[in-house]
Amino acid sequence: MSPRRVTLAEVAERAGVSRSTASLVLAGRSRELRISHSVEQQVIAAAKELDYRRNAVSVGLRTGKTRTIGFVSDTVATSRLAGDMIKGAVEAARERDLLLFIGETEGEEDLEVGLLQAMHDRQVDGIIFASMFTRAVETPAALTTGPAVLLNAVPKGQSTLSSVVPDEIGAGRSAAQVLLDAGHRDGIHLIGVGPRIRDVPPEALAGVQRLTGIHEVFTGAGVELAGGRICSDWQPELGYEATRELLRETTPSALICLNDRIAVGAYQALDDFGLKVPSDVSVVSFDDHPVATWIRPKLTTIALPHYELGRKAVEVLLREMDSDSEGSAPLGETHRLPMPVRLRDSVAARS
Amino acid sequence: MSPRRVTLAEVAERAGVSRSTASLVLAGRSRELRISHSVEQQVIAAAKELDYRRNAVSVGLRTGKTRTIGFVSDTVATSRLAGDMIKGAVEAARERDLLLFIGETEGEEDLEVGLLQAMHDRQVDGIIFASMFTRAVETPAALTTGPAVLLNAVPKGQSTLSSVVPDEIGAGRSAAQVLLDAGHRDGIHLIGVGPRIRDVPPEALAGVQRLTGIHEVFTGAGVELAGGRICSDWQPELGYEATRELLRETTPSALICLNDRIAVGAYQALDDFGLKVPSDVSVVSFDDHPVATWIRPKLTTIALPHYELGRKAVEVLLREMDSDSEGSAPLGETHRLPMPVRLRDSVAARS
DNA sequence: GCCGGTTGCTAAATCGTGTTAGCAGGGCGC
DNA sequence: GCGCCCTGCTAACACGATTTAGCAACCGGC
Repeated sequence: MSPRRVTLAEVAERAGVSRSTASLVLAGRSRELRISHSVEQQVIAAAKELDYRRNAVSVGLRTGKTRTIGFVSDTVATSRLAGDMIKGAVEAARERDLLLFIGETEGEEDLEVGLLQAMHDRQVDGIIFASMFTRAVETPAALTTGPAVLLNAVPKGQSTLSSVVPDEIGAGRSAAQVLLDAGHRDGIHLIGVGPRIRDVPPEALAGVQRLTGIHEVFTGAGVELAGGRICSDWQPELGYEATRELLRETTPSALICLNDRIAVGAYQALDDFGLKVPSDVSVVSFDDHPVATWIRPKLTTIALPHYELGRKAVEVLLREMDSDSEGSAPLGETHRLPMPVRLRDSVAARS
Repeated sequence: MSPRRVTLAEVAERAGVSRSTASLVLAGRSRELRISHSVEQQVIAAAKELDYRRNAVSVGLRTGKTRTIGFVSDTVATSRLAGDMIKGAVEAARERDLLLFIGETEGEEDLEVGLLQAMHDRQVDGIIFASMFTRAVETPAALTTGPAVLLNAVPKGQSTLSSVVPDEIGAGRSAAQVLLDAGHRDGIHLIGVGPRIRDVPPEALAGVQRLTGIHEVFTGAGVELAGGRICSDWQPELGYEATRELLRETTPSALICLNDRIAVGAYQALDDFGLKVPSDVSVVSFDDHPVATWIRPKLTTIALPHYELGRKAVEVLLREMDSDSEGSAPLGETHRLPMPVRLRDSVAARS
């Protein structure tokens, strides 16, 4: 059924030259190898007439370069997150004529191993190993055999892998600063993590880092957090419960929710108690999930730059690939991307 | 840096046989070609000791089969939709030892052409051409040269391509039936599309089909729709506006929102008018977006089976690939997947 | 007339595998 | 002793490109 592809041999024949010559011309090495102008034009014309395209599989076998990279993540479906990260990676890849393989491990070790093998079997030029929430990961052995980059994850223990992560500490600083700028100094409560750093499970890297940034800024301003409530899972339901418990005891001046889903629950709890956002209580949050603009008032939040993370990962991977092909060692740098503030309507000035 | 992969030649040498023999054994053709048991065991042992894995690129070149499929969509990031569809496809592919290339066209023709070329250059075994919202698409010429399946889209004009789509008409029927079962017969309004089929822009295939199903059931039950309001875009804001306009004129008994985002807006408008869901007004919707369980009361909605759509697309594509390799014509069937009802708390019984 | 250098191209090997035709050797029948 | 069949394996080509070494022809100088 498929009308067999045109091969280099056919182009060469039509142009009346050898395959070698045709290959050289099409690789742009005519000058270098002193191919005459007329022959060059004939080859180019023949290729155009036959609508010739290189067979990438063959080139891959011969050169070892497939212009293909693997994108492995623990899951591709949780939240919108994945979509934008993949989108960023896919677009950055396409601009460089690379194609992306994608796969997911669901956090299972054997799937991970199998997937990385399947990709190496197909001779990918490099691998992006992504996590859907920021965390420290055990680096799979299969990643050390070629260029690789960690995305939204940092290596557990020492490692020569480069990684790309959002600047969560900076995000914490921004959130605190937003409240400070609006004049809030008292009655500021956290929803999602305890008020002290040791009240956060350390696996939730984003949590401790955001909290670190928050503390940093408040301490610098002489402001003390009024309290904080842990949520075992950062879902609306848990945010709702945690906020209700808080409101039964006191009426806060401002809430810092550890993500937008928690904030959705917090809005509902505030509504239950007849409190208005932002006139009674201000709310800041993290992530910039689409829902942040759907709720009323629109939520001020510190955005996870998913799209940029995806793009950056392929850029860093390309640098690793270059350094690999030059025989030099992996770069092993950590790239932190800023998390931009989305100022909306959930924070009011306090006199 | 990469410790060069073990090749078949090395396995053969270690086992003391020719490459041909090693190849045959590892392909499981020992019986067929009368390879002695002892030789067979030696080869297998050698392969295991060296941790040999076939080079998929080489196999691809030799056999023309790369165990790779392309997933091309107009966009991979809009809504959670894409994530689940891709997840379904990725998992179904992995179970069959296939890897997925992904790419997005952003609806631009030249990107689409380039992407399909890039995939064909890499000798993909087949292509899934996905749309992120159900619609009729012009079939790209590049899809007719090999096995391909349309996902969430139907071919414009006649075509031999198979397609996989959600059963939107059935979804419309389900939504109507949910209200009928709860005793609603009067004051039922639509938010998102006009009450009559001709009040829907035909590009919005989901809209006309959902409405078709709704009409079918209501007509069969002798029930007439009280009205409907078009939303130019199915977003919360537009749903909010449309619902407010409606509420200024009348108080409905039930709302059928054309998707969950519109329903979010409708909830807000109802709240503005002091109307309670579901005691004052019942609400049914479509899609089962995550937000449906975040709002209060939880939304009864007819779910888009994204994950299953992705899986099904791979299954159908595999059948097309089989029929292609047998030299028979493409199957050209349309597969409609049921959209399940998620009964939650937004519909109350009317006496 | 010989040597050396340039110009312009090609033959042939290579990447790692799949596959087909065929070879060597042994056993058997007559 | 010859022919034939079977068993068990291998040689050799193919897939579609890249790349290196080298060949033929011409030119110029002495």
